[in-house]
Amino acid sequence: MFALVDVNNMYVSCERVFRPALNGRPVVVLSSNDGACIARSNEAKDLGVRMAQPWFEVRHLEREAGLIALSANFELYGDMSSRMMTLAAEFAPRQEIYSIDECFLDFDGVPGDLAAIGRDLRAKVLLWTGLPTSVGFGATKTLAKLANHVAKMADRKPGRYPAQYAQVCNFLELSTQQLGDVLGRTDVGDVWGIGRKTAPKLQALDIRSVLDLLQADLPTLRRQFGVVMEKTMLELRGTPCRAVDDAPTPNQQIICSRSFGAPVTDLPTLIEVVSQFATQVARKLREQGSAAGAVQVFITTSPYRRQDRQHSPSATLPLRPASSDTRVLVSAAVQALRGIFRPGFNYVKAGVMLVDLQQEGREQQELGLFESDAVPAAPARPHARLMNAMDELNQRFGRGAVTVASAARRPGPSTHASKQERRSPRYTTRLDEIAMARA
DNA sequence: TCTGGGGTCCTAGGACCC
DNA sequence: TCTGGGGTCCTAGGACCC
Repeated sequence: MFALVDVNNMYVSCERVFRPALNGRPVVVLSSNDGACIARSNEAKDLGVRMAQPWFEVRHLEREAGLIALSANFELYGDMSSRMMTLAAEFAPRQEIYSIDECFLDFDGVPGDLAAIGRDLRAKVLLWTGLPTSVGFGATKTLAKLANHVAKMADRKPGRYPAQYAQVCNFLELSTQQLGDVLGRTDVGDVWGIGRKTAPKLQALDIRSVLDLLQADLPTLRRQFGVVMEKTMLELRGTPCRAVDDAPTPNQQIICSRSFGAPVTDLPTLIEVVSQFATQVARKLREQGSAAGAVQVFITTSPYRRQDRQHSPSATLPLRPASSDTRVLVSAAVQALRGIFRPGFNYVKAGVMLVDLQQEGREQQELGLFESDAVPAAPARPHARLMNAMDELNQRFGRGAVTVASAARRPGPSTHASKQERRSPRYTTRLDEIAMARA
């Protein structure tokens, strides 16, 4: 028995908690560079705004339809997320936080009316955080996901599904006939794991609804689409292939990448940007207690600027031994950048990736033939103390309070910084931006 | 003029080994 | 002139997720 709890239109809903005037209005949240729409209210979806659609394509709706756009405020969303997750966790023995706005709950062995529990959960999260959620129940994670989708669509598009499925939908209490009816009305592309490439291929095979997929020949599809499809089909038939994972493992890679506010052509600016990105990933790396075995850097021109010559190089630099020292990571990243940079190109984006991650302190050591790895290595770690101090200072005085010199902002106006012209205050995490109640 | 960012898993193919 | 077969490991690329 699995549940999927999902915040409706998460980023927009977070903004609405603190600005109720946004309720009922078409609202989108824009990506870091105010470049594309990464969240849409139902009203914005009804206006035809697509996921990841460039802002310039829809900005005319500002005047024509009262569309409101906000810059993403991830600090706010992250904090709201952890409040919601904490509340949801109280309702089941096991929780897997799947993304910033979704968690799976494992209700195995929990007695009682699941749909009623789902409604309680939904009510509590709404009351305590102000965030509206949808809850789906099913015999597998894939079915719970699908039930959640039905709960959301039944709420949003009356008439498409029976009204009693809205907000909380429990597939486990449906008859075979009712479930068949629901799955027959649901597009195969709405299934978790079937994306934009696979859906059209399935349709070409005359598999259009989830019901069609359920009844299709498993070995044939397994041969054509691989093991992922096989698991999806088994899960749709009620055989669990994916468990709720409540002990998340550390990330295997850590990325920081961003497009610039304006094209960059010179090396010094790129060095500054890449140093800043490397500083960010280094901090995240230490947060999860890892060390990186390699640093990867990429810069890229814009494929949309057809008149520009294109250049999208990348380079990977191994680190021996693995490191979590900001200074080591920044200097490796800059060295990699110097190797790939070529003058005369309009670069619009850069990124730094840490890969080959290992647990800090367990770095692979090169041992001589007769050396023993049982020797109590535990080497003194002066760099660890320095990094610790740096992290604490930045925690207390704000990000960037202490940093390596190459990551410091150079004097003068910054042209490459991301645009963020419409960001709301970080109501819950910054004292000087806290929400005010008017007298 | 303006086009997101951060992840995971699987597969195919090459290098290498015996 | 004739030139194996089975296995592992690594990497790049693709598909997917939110």
